[in-house]
Amino acid sequence: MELAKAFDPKTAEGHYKEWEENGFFAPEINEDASAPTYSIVIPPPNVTGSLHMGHALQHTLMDVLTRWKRMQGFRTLWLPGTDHAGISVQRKVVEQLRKDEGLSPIDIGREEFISRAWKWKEQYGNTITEQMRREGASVDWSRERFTMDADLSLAVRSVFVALYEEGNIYRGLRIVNWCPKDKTVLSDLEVKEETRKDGTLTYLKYPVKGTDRTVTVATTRPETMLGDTAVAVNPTDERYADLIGKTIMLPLAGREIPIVADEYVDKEFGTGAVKITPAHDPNDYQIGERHGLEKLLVMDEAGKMNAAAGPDFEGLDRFEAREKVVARFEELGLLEKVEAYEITLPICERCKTIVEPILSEQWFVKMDEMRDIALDVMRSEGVPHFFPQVPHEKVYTNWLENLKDWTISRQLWWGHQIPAWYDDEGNVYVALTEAEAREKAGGKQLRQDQDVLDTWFSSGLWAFSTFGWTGKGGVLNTPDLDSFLPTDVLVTGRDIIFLWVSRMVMLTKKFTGKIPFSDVVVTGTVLGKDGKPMSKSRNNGVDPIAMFDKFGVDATRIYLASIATGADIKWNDLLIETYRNFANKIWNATRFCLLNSANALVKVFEPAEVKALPAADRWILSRLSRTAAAVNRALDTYQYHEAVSLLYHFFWDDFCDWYIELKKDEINSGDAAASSFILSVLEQALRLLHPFMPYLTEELWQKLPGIGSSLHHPAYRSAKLSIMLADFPKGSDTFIDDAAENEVSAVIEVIKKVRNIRAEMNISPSVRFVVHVAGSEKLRDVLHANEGQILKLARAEKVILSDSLVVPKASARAVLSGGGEVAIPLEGLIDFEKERIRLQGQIDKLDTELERISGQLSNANFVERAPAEKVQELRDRKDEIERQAATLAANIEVLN
RNA sequence: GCCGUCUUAGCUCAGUGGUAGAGCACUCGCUUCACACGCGAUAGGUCAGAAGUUCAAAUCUUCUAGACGGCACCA
Repeated sequence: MELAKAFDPKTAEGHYKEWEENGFFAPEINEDASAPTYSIVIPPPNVTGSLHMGHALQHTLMDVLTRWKRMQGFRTLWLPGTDHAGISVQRKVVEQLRKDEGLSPIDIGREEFISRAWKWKEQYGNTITEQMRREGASVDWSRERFTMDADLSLAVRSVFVALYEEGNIYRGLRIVNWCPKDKTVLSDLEVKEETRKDGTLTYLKYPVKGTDRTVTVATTRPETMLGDTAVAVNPTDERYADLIGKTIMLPLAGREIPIVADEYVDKEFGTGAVKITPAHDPNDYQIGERHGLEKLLVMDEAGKMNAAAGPDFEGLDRFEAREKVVARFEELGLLEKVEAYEITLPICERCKTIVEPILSEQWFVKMDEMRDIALDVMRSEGVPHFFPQVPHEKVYTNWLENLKDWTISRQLWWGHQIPAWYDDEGNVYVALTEAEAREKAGGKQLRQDQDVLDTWFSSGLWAFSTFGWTGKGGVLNTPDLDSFLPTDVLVTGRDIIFLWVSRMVMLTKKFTGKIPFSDVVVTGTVLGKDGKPMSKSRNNGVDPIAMFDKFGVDATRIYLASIATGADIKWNDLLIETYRNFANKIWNATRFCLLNSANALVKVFEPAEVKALPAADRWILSRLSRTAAAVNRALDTYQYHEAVSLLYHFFWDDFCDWYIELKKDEINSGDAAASSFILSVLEQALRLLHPFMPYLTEELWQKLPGIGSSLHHPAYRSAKLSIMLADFPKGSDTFIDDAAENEVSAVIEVIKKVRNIRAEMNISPSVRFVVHVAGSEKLRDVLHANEGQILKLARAEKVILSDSLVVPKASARAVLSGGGEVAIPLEGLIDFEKERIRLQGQIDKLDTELERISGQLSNANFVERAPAEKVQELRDRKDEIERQAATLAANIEVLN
């Protein structure tokens, strides 16, 4: 069989369809009933989304783990699905409605709007799941879930009802983060900050009633003065002591408001007097509560001033109102000054609108018990165990310790409508269904709460609702729940540790008694070339699909795994090229192995047979075994980059650069035994590479002669042939062979020394020369056994072995590390001056090292206190350096 | 303000007490019959700076500078 000259990723990527159709991704493919399970639930991507680099990275890491464990014979499940993404979908549908029909959601009504949203989801919501197929994600599509599936919705209502009934969910009037554009409340975590240097601090003078004095207050939001219901000063502030208890005639509003004393006020900041707007500021709200102040709301849900702001301002946008308030104060002579002020504004994470703190009645989850659950799990079980542990564990626990209640209602239509109903008197009935609620209400006419729940509320149940749990009165246990919860690991980004990870821990533990997962792998952020997070506004994004097209899925995947250290990483196309080249290298190495393989077959290595093989064969098998063991160890601790590096260097350096080259003549001569052996090594290497490069390895593996289900893990013996189901090499000690490794190292060293001389002496590769090697009998035996390889790889004419060198003066020389010398007679080719410089350069290098080592060894403290082993190591090294340097010096003498 | 991370070769990054590493880029050489997405050979770092602990520090401690992240505050 002959392969094309270069690897074509497109062809290989066709394997996905076979895998999916053959059911390889489902845990049921595993026939071993007693096999241990391994499960991962995907962080459900937003249905409105399309694949970005962060997904590609995380999916790669999850797929590597899933494929690795599947090959190890675990009953493996990676469960896929998507998240209904309340605000995002709502916005898309609103926009579509406006553009296509010129209608607003109100025009068509809630029911119709939701039906449009479902249609939107059906039509566009599968973008990302299709892209995941391209990625090669081995997820079990038969278990795909959506956060608004019927049973997942039932789970949401069950949890809501249960938490309400035990008092962990309550409804209350609080200052919340309000987005006037989305017209909904946001949780603290959905609000980001933006620092503006062009902010202002406006100083307003408030007349004190019954005097001709004014009190100056400073504010960044002058329009809120229309809702002021007090001015506060510090009780110990002498400047204002006589004003406490007096009142202010509030300009523009014409209301009379009190001057109160409160410890909260910082005497040093601003003027020391603070305007108090309890309905529009969280701190003012607290002060208002303490002093029994009125809470006057002066804005509506769109951020426009309402009737309470007075006829002059009603209907104005908050920013227009701001200008107008300042202008009026100026007209009245009550504007003291406006100064430039650097201000930090709260911003809606999604739409970047400035968030308005506003008094509003919302639903909250009480966090006391939830926090304790999460902290207990961390303290008693160390769960979740973060990778990397530093700094995530500390940040996570710090955050939990300072947790505030979670606002869960959202003023949207798309999502899980809150299962709470009201009667005409405003009594609330919380139940799973309207029928149950009505029953509780004694048959009264009820109206359901119009709000929906925060999307993260349903995502918080993802680890167990996806396995069929629907709650008390429904399904509390399923075979999947038994088998797959707790899941083994969660792979996710740093940005949703609080938003999602913490809530899954709390809710899963509370409702199932189990932890959702033991390990959490936190990936770094893939940054753009400019070192900033990828974003549309910065236009520094890189589309993973474009990378798949340009370099192939396999190259992109293994590249992403190679950078998965947990640290942020700057994107660089050139580095994927490394792995595109690697893929091609693997392709061509396989191509070579197959070229003359007429009678060869892949086989399993028998220790007894291996013992009788030449050193080179035992060496590559030893290297393979070490690599396999190290790859398993690396993956055990999520050291993906380490695993990639091990595989890359094994394949390229050991297998291609040395093993293939050492065996080339034998293989090319059609030696079936040699061919079988190299194919068998290659076959195992492909298996090791499979989790990282699934398509390429499948494509090549299928072409190897002699592969059969015997290579499958026993749990998959009757399945259709696929490398996906092959046994992942463990790397047993049986084939570790130090003697073979030493022998081959000696051969390699000689070849490298000769090549170095050729290159440094500018001798053309076409020139063949005699190579003399002097050394121990053992060394000579080893070199003799590999004479053909040395001739070929060093491009030598002849190798002459002896116990001491007898060569002409006109020779280039080198020393070997284990004792021994190399010399190449170069009559007419050698430039003595150049050779002297070359040798002297080597001596200089040795001298630098010798100096350092001698210094250490002459330090009595070191010799006394360092471990004897270390001291001996250095002494040996010193002897070796001295021997080499002496030999080189003698070589220079010869030239003179 | 509090907590934390990072600073290593031209670039992008590995490396948690014992001889500084990789890929790419650079330099030199090669149509060597798997691969020029290749082969061979070099060159290139006082590991941000300072002090300390230690026989020994890129690695541990403290400080400084710069970059960044989270949280809090923000009249």
